[in-house]
Amino acid sequence: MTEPEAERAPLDPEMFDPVCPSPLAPFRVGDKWAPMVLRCLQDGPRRFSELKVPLGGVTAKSLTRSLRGLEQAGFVAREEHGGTERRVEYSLTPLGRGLLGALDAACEWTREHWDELIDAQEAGLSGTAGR
Amino acid sequence: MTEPEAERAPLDPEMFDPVCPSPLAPFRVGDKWAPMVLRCLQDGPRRFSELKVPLGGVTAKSLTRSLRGLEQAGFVAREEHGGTERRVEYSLTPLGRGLLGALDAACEWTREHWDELIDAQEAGLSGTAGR
DNA sequence: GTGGCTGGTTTCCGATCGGATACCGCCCTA
DNA sequence: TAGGGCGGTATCCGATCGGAAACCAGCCAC
Repeated sequence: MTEPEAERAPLDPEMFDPVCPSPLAPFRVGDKWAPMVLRCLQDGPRRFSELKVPLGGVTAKSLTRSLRGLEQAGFVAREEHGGTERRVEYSLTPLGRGLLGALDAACEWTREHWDELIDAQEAGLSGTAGR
Repeated sequence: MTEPEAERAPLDPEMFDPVCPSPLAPFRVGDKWAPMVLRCLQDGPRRFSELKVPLGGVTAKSLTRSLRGLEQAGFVAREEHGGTERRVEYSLTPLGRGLLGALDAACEWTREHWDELIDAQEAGLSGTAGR
């Protein structure tokens, strides 16, 4: 099992480079932020405000919508720790962990063919410019 | 190489069941019709009007947009056979064939976990109904 | 010359997506 | 009593998505 937060490394605020071209990847899961949320949860549960850090410009609304979607699909679990302080933690379900694995395979294919993808797209952009 | 159309089996008009729940699959490629278009091209080049058949309700506009997108990304090639009759054929590029293979792997994962996906989603729908 | 097939384009329209901004209750600390 | 952090909601807005319907040129057969 994973250690209780304090023992886990905090999320790297720059784990998603703002100029990263990942929107060009042909595979998509959920909405715009969903794949990154899954990635953020791979080392254990995370709090709402913890997730906002590496996700740069995400607004609370967008992050909430993304989390609700993942929760409804059964990929993410939301747990309210009703202690004296407010504390909500999100974690991967086993199904969500499996999805992340499958997504990794898709990412791997993308990485392997990245140069071809870029070249083909540039050729396509110039070749179909007039239509 | 593939035989010249007349020798290839025509596309099954019902190859995409209208009640097929594939929109529930977590992986998406391109726009709404793109994965089905790729699938239609796996046995060789197809004509525009040939593609419309198994794609049930697709409008010419939507199919055109989808094909242009795939062409621009370098997954599909468009060839105009300027003979006496008008004839346009769409085919997979090597890159597109590779994408279809990777997509197959994602589909396989989805098929393997289909029951879990359905169960989890139903639980999620009832569990988060009030939020 | 009229109609039909092919492979589209154009216009319009409603639905959805995603961001900006403001606001909220609850709890803690100073 | 005021302010700050947490975990959100509510409202508005512009951009994009996707379908319906109309229209089009080129070529064919009747």
